Amino acid sequence: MKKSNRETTQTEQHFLQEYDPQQFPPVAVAVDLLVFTIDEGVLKLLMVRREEMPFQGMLALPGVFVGIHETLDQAAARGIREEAGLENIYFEQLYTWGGLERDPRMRIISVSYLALVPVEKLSITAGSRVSEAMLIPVEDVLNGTIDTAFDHGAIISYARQRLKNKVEYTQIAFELVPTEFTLPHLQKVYEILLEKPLYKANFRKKIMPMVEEIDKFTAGDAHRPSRYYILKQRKNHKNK
Amino acid sequence: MKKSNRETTQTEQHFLQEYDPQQFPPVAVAVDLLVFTIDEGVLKLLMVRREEMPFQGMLALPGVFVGIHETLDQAAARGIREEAGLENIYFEQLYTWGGLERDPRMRIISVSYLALVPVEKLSITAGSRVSEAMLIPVEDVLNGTIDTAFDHGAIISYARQRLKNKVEYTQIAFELVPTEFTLPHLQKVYEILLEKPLYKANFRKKIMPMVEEIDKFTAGDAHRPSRYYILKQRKNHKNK
DNA sequence: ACAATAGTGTCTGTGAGACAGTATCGA
DNA sequence: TCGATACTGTCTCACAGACACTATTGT
Repeated sequence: MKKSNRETTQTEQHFLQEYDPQQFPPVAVAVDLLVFTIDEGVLKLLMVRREEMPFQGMLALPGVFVGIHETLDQAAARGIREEAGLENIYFEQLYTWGGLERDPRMRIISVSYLALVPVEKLSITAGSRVSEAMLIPVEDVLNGTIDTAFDHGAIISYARQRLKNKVEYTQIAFELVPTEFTLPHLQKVYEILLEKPLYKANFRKKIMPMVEEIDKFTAGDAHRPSRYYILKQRKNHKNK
Repeated sequence: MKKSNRETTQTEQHFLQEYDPQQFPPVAVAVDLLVFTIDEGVLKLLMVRREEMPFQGMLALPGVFVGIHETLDQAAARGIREEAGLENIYFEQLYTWGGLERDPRMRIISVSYLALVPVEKLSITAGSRVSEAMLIPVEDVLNGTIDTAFDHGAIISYARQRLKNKVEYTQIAFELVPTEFTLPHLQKVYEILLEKPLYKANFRKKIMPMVEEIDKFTAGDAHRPSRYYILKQRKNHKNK
């Protein structure tokens, strides 16, 4: 109970009180963005090609450094805007990576963010301002077909697994379709995320309570039209 | 596709290539530890009383700064060892907090870690080296009975919610009991974490496939003895 | 014998899985 | 009419919820 003196070891050292920049030099903090979408029936990720060393020519996750007067969420939102040209898309903090060898030049701690966007929203800005960003099939990264810079392969693998898990017990898959969607479309999204086929009837029974039907149908296809639905109430699936 | 020049805006700025310490000054990175245990039938948290400004006299989460040659997990393990006197307990990264007003003196980004320890393991070291650490009922923090320093109240609230969620779909509750445990004991842990009573028969049916009975029983109580069990295989519940 | 807690048997309802059937479009 | 996809009905089974019952200890 007695006050610790200067001879105390680190053991008794109180948090924040004795910050010594010599012993604990500051490090750079960045956010890495994992912007997932479903395009052409496969899960894809927004990535950029590095034009400089290290890892020149390889693909990397888009990211920005965290400004001194910027929260982590603000930095993530800025990165999504600047690197992907997107506004108001779903994102949540994923995991923070602090390995020593992440970047060969300096110690960087990076806070990764998982973002989801329906491809319809993404295609509006594709090819415009953000010239370097491109959609890469996640499968190609995971099986090693495409090499990635830094530890981004591990980050992508982690994010893919988390996404798969969260689809099971949250409504996060709805973030990958437009506000108005058909159930066959949504089912396809689930199947891609879960990597397994689902039974139509069972899927509908599960989803129906969450959605509300609207008076809008697909048209022009050589088969029965599909009704559009909207999500009843968007539940919060962060911190789950 | 052409190489960006010095006149590019932040929009085209590539990650890591143009790190400018003026624009993005380094910040201090710390880990905050949320060491939960169940003691006297309630969920408690290991906290320390601050003896200096700011927030003097208030309770805070134990934490340490991240060393320049130390990963985040290593820093967390060190904090658990130095602040709680514990080794080899379960911990996982929880969330990273980067609010601007977290600490009135400087910008600090803190990576919080959720740790679980059976109280039997904690009591061995209680009152010994780590004199400042004490067990605080989480309920008292959440309902405002006890004031906490910094944004630690919000962090604790977040961790409590996450813990409750993860109990539902992982085996994380097993981290709060010793290797050998009785089912009534484990059930009590579940009830405390979930904040609701469970039916004995149903709980046993759910748990039985995960555990293996051993030839050991409680004794000395004025009622039927309770058999001890061990967890069959500890599943990984991180990244869920 | 009795209090107290450990542990079991069983009924019920819910929801997922599986699959067969019907509905509605364009060609 | 036919191919194709949307959509529905229903059987089964696993499992959670609810509750009544039996088992084993110390006093």
